[in-house]
Amino acid sequence: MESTLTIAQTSKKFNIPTSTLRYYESSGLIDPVQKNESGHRVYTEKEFRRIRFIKTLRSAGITIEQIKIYVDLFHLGEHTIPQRKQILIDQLKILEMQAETLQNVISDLKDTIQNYEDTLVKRELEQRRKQI
Amino acid sequence: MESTLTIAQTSKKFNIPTSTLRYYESSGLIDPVQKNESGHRVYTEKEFRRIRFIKTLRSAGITIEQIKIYVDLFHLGEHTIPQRKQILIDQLKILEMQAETLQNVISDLKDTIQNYEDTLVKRELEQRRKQI
DNA sequence: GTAACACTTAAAGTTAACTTTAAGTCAATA
DNA sequence: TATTGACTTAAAGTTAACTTTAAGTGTTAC
Repeated sequence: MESTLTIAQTSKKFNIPTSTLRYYESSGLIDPVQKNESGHRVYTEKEFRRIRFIKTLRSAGITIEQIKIYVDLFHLGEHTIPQRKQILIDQLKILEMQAETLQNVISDLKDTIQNYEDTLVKRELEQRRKQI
Repeated sequence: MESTLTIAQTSKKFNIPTSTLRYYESSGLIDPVQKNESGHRVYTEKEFRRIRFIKTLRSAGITIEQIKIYVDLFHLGEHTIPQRKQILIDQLKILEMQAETLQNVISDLKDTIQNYEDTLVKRELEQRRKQI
């Protein structure tokens, strides 16, 4: 019942290049993946969970190095839960600040766009006035 | 009444290294800055506005290249306002997607932290039970 | 006059996160 | 049996955004 995938299939499933999957493994974000008789990697649910986790964190810009620190603690066992929790709390704070920054830039940008819009509308009106 | 600053003072004011200010100029994000008799750059309100603009966009991760495209259109004059507006609208869309992604990661992270918290509390309770 | 200081330029170096290349292994297929 | 396709590794290359270095100029302080 355990469904396993090749590196190519895993690559498709997550839309991550095979080279990147190998790179994540060689960087220690993904534990050494089991190989079949031909020496090819066999990806299982365990890897899928890890890849999902990495993808989530990377999508928020969390660095490979930070993810590595977390994964290393994970390997050290249950007693590292307080540290892992702290890392996530720290990252969370950073992300919340980033979200705020992003919201500010979004507001700024909306204002600037609105100014341009006003300019264009004004210009349009002047054009029409001239045509009468 | 026009207050001007040296590169070192401008660097302090915006908390951007002097090397980065020169780099922005050489990349065309900042127009060639006027030099005084000794050949030193003299920063004025015009530059401050531009630096503020760049800092805002960079803080949201907008690339130097994208900012350059915008600045180049700016130089081409008023008739590029529709294109400039479109660039900002496109960037805005990207940022809004990023903000959404970020919010999802934040939620995910909060869940994971809560799980850890639950584990820790449970552990604590077990400890107490054993002590009775 | 010479040392210190604040700048200048051009070019080389750095870092993160990949990506590409080169050379080789293995199993199935013509 | 030879070619094809899917993989393997190790190492080199790429890109963005800086940062550092090296060599030089001009003004002020001793």
